[in-house]
Parts: sequence; C-alpha cells; structure tokens
Amino acid sequence: MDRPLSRFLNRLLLRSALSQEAQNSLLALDPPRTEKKARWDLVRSGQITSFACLVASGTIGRSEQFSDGSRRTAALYIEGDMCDLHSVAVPVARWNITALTDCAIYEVPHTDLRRLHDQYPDLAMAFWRDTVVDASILAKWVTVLSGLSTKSRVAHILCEYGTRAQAAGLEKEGASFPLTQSQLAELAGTTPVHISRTLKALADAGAIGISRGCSRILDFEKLCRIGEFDPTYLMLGPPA
Amino acid sequence: MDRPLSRFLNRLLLRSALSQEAQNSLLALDPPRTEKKARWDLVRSGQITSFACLVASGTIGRSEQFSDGSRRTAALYIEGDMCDLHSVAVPVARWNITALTDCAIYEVPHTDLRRLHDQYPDLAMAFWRDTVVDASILAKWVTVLSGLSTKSRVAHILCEYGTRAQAAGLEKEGASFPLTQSQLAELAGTTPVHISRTLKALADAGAIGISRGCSRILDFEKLCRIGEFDPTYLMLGPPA
DNA sequence: CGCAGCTTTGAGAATCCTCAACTATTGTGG
DNA sequence: CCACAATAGTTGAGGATTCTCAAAGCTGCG
Repeated sequence: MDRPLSRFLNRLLLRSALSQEAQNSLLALDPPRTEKKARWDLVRSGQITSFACLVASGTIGRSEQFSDGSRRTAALYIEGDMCDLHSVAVPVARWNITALTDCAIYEVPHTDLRRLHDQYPDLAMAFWRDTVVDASILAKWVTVLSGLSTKSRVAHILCEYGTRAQAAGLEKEGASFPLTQSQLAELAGTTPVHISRTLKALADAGAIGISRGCSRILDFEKLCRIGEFDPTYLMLGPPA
Repeated sequence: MDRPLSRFLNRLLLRSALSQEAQNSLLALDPPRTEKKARWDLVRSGQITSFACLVASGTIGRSEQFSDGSRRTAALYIEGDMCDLHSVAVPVARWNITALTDCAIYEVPHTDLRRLHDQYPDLAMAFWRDTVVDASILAKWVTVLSGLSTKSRVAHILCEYGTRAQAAGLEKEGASFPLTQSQLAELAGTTPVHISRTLKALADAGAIGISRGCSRILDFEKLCRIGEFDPTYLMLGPPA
C-alpha cells in the first residue's frame, strides 16, 4: 500500500475504474527516487526525456521563459501528480519542469508506462483521462488569466491550490500556500510588487491571512466568490 | 481517401505511426454530418456528450462565460481538428463548444472511438498524443496571455492560426483570419475597442493588412518577432 | 430605406507596471 | 555572538497600458 506509485494510482482511481491486474502492474513499478533543491530544472525545454516525473513531495511548476528574461508558469503540480505523464506520448519537452520548492520525485521510465499502456486498455484510458484533466485546468487558467482582475486571479489560484491539496490528502489543518510572492507573480501573470499589494487587499478583506510572507486561506467561501472559483473543472468528485 | 475521417487521420499520422488495420477501422466510420450557423453552441457546459465533434469546415471555439456576462475563448479549432476528442475520456463538458463561423461537423459516436481505442493500442496512443498537443497549445496560451502585451498576444494568435491553417491545407494564398474583432478580443483577453486599436498598430507596422474588417498577414516574419512566435509547441513537424 | 451588427474614434478613469528605496528574515563565516 | 550577504517582502510616486462609456461611421441584408 505504500509503494512508490500508490499515490498516483489513487489519483487515477478517482476518475477511472481499473482492473486489479492493471493496478498490481502499476504498483509493481519501483522507479528511482531523487531529491531536488528549489529552483532546480528537472527538465529543460527542448530536452527529450526517457522518464516521467512523479511528485513524491514538494511543488513543481511547468514554466516558460520569454525573450526579456521574464518567466511565466503555466501549471502547478503537487504530491501524487505525475507532472509530465504526457511525455510518455510526446517525449520532447516544450517547457521547463522546475522544482518550485525543495522536492522529491520518482523517475518512472517511459518504457514501463508504454508497456502498461499497450497491455491494459483501461489503464491507457486512465492515462489519457489524466491528461484531459491537466488540459482542463490549463483551459481554465487561460480564461481566468485573460478574463479576471489580478485580485480575482490570485484568489482563484489560492482556491485551486487549497482544493487540490486537500484532495491529495495534504493540508489537513487549513491550506497554506508554499510559494514565494515572486513565484505567485509568475503564476498570476503579474509582478511581485503588485502581488504584494493584491495579497494585502485580500488580507484586508478577511479572505486570507499573511504571516511571515506565507499566505493562508481564512475564509474559503469569500475567496471563492472573489475568484469566481468553481471546482468542477478539477474533476475531483463524481461527474455532476 | 475522401472518407469523413480522412482529414482527422492525416492529422494523427503527422505525429503517430498507425497500423494499416487501425487506419482502415478509423476510415470505416461514417458519422452523421450536420451544419451549424455561427454562434451556435454545439455543446454547453455541464452537458454529457455521446459523440465527439470533428470539424469538417469552419472555425470552432472552446469558451467560458463569466458572472458579468463576458466570454473568454480558450482554444480554437479548424478543419480536420477533433475539437473535443477528450470527451471520449471525459464525457462531461466543462466549457462551451461554439461555432464561431458557419461550419459543418461530423458527430463521431464515443462508442465507436472507445471500441477503436481498446482494440488498437497504437491508435489509443495517437488519441492520447492528440490531447497532449491540445494541452501544449493551452499551456502556450497561458504563458502568452499572462506574459505578453496585447499587441504581442494578437500577433501570436494570428501567427498560430496562419501556421495551423497552412498545415491543415487551407489558406493556400496567404492566411486571412476569419473571426470578428469581438471574437478576437475574447481570444486575446481584451476588449473589442482595444483590439481595433491594436490591429491598426499592427497594420501601421506593416505586419498585417485590414480590409473590410478582415485581417490578413502581410509580413509573417515581422509578426513572429512581435508575437515571439515559435511554432514548435504545435508539434507539426518532426521533433527537433 | 431602415435596421442590426461590426468597426472606429475620442476622452477620462482605472488598473497595473517600473523604478527606487527601505525593511525583515535567513543563512554563512569568522 | 556578530557582521555580512542574500533573499523576500513592503511602500511610494510617476507613468504606461488598458478599460469604460459614448457617439458616429460602415456594411450587408430584408
């Protein structure tokens, strides 16, 4: 039950029924575990990878750098996420996979995942479905980033993180967001300076609390209203 | 060669090798074809679908509406795209699929696609890969929308449309963008008023031409520079 | 013709960015 | 324990970008 891939299997089982045989084959994998310091690039854009990264602990981002040196982060991955499962289907990375905090990952070989994919159609569907959820989150971010104010965007990001963290079994006692304000700025598509003011505004509204530079959600309902957050796109519960 | 799904098969073959048997099974499908007027919602958020929409002609968008009534479009689909292939894996739609122009679509039943998915692992991988490319475009849009100025965003959108249209075999004689400025505003995350000014600025720079409200690319190289456009994320060519 | 939708233009206001200085916290080496 | 450097966060002021509101011009269609 505490195999390296058990958390990932649980993630798949949230949305897909899998035969016992497929489950056992997945759990039988025993990929190497490595630790990475914050800011370490696990994968660089252009690189061809031979394994997918399963997050054992910490927070990981999928980011891109522009010509002026500024970076933008398109997606966030936490414990139990296979942050580049898609690399099994397309091994050429078109973005960086970066450790945003200190973290530990399992490097799961593509060859193993491809073998399981071809052997178990239900597992193939589960892998595909996982990528669909990933894309669903990206689509949501496109609309949120292009349609909402900075205050709403930040609220939305915090709501999503809190919800996903809770679903992953982290954050039992209130979600605290682990990233720096600069990293949050790269997520929300703004500047660190403006993030500082925006967090202050959210704190003044009583939605979040800030202590030692780390923000915690105080009033989830209010934050949801500010960020127009509706968790259905995360597809965590049964389809409604 | 002119079967309903032949264009889609060509799309898959761009990135995936498929057995002759799998190809034939795909081509054997003969889904019903329907015509839709512009602004028609093919799928509404919350709906559970039983078929995927293959675009036979026209332009289709994946959009979302906010509480204030404003709409944002997260993705664009053109001839040959299966615009919600992902619905095979997750049939509950979390967005609207809207005809942006008059268009024709084939409604391909999920049951058929699931059968082929489970029967041919190489086809399953091709379906998955198609969703990965879709997600790659979404990830690119996240970074473009959150990191670039409106002028660059619009340039990027035009470059992407032109490149995809050319790869799909449309637009032999110079890409003309088929959407209204209001629709472009919903794509670029801005207002119609500002789009009008931005297009004028791009036209003044000699990058595009505007005639009768329809924009055409004049200087693709220049537009790429303005939009920081690098087509590799579209994964149209061989992996580099 | 007259209507409806799309586009253009102008002016004022709101949001957000840039630059710069300052404070707080943490880690390092002596 | 202290000095020091490095990283993170805060605050202020001015400016650039973008939005909103409003009005007018254009185009196609019944």
